[in-house]
Amino acid sequence: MKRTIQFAPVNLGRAGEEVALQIEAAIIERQLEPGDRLPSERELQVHFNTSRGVIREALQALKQKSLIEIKKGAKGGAFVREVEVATVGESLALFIKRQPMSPYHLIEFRESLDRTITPLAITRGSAAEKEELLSKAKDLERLFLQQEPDMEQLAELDRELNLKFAQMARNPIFEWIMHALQIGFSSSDFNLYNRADYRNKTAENWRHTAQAIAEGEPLKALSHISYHYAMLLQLLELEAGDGVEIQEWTAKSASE
Amino acid sequence: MKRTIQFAPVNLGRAGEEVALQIEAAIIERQLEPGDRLPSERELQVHFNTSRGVIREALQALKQKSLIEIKKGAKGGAFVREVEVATVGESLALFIKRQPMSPYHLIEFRESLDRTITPLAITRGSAAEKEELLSKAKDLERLFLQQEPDMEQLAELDRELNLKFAQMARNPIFEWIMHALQIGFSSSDFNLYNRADYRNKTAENWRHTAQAIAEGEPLKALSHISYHYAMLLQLLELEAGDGVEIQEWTAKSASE
DNA sequence: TAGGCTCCATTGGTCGTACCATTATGACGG
DNA sequence: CCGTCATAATGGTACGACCAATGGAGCCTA
Repeated sequence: MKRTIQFAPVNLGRAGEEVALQIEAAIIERQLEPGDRLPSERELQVHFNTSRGVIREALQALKQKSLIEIKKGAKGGAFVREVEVATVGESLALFIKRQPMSPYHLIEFRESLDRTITPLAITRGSAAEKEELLSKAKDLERLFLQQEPDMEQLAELDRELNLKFAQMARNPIFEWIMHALQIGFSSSDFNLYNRADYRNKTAENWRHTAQAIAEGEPLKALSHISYHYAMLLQLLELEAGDGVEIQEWTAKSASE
Repeated sequence: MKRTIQFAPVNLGRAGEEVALQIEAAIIERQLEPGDRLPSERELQVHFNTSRGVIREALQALKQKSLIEIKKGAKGGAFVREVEVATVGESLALFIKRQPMSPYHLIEFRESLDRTITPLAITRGSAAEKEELLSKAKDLERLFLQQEPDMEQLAELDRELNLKFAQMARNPIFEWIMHALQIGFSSSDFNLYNRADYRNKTAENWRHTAQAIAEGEPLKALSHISYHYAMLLQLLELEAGDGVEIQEWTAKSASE
């Protein structure tokens, strides 16, 4: 005959999952607050009446979710992490990395995001923030104009600029998406910044956009954004085709 | 011939991370394709010259990221998963669960997303898709009008409707975001569908929107979308305040 | 006393082994 | 031909041991 019916098989598959879920629940329900330290693995092992391996797997899973942070040594252990927008964006990045996504898709989405954020940033961003945005844009331009720009520092500044922009919309979702896109973009392989002409135009355009935002001119800002992404698209077409120079975009450029 | 993948032994700290990274890289670079089976834990243990616990932690991490799937028993093991939009949305859900996010933020983002997708869907969606969208909207309306709507089936239909809508934009990023939002919404607690008046108006509005999309009338569609979210916002205000009925929105409603 | 040094307890990280639970497969027998 | 059972492969769990890093207590020296 078949097996006898098992009542309440508490082994819901894997014990590690169960442990992880319990701790995760405790964190989400604020029974454990950011900064709190969980018991050591050896204590948890006794508490959950299980082996240390199971505890370790559970903790690693939580660490993967950026829910905890693990330190070695005396007074080490698992500490509940602060919620940060920066720590939650990996899944999109992974998605972009695995799915051979066309740069056009990325650019299209990025532009739509920028266009959505712009009016919000103008309406909700403080004067100080607008000033900071403009200041960063000028920094970026200055950095771009150098003979040998530090690509590392440059990417960082570009990242900050975009993130600041998203923050000004006063909606954490935009911030989250923007961060995830940053990762996606940088992990993507088209390093257009290597082209000096693109660099210069981008920096100049950023300044114009920040200026328009500071002045509270949404249409101007949107115009610059359109210009930027149109240029980006054209550049991609060129890379796919021959190596012709950038066309005379300045003629069609948004009025300053 | 059989593909052989060379994994380098690991000497650095965090051996588990290292192993996970190597396998992840192999997956992303398509050296391992969906459906492929990784060597058993005991084999990997030898290949990486490490202990089985380390291998297990690495595999659990990859499983967490939905990169692999693990089966027990003979011919079990770790299998590379298919990339699905559906499997990547957990981080947003977690984000929303931890950060007590205002429904307003969700709604605002959701509306901006809808408004962005609309013209794309009209331009790129096939006639068949538009027909399907309208058909689903009518199904939804029919379901809503029943005395005792099956909330389960209803939520599912609403989900399909939104997802179809996002698909018509022909950009996987929109699809992904939409899916993530679905999770976020459903994990959020405001079950507005319990209000019969809201249900009816929502269903009617969906039909109007789908109709406008099918007719290729972006402005009409956007108008209906505006109406929908304005109503949603008003409902939230009411819930926060007293229990007054919905105002006369129909007067300001978009022309049909 | 101040500054540094050493030792040591704590704790995560790794390793190895043994055993259990589940599952596919093939051998066996009716 | 079909069901049943043994078997091997494989993940899941447990236990025990040791290593490596870390921070602090206590000691030593100038």
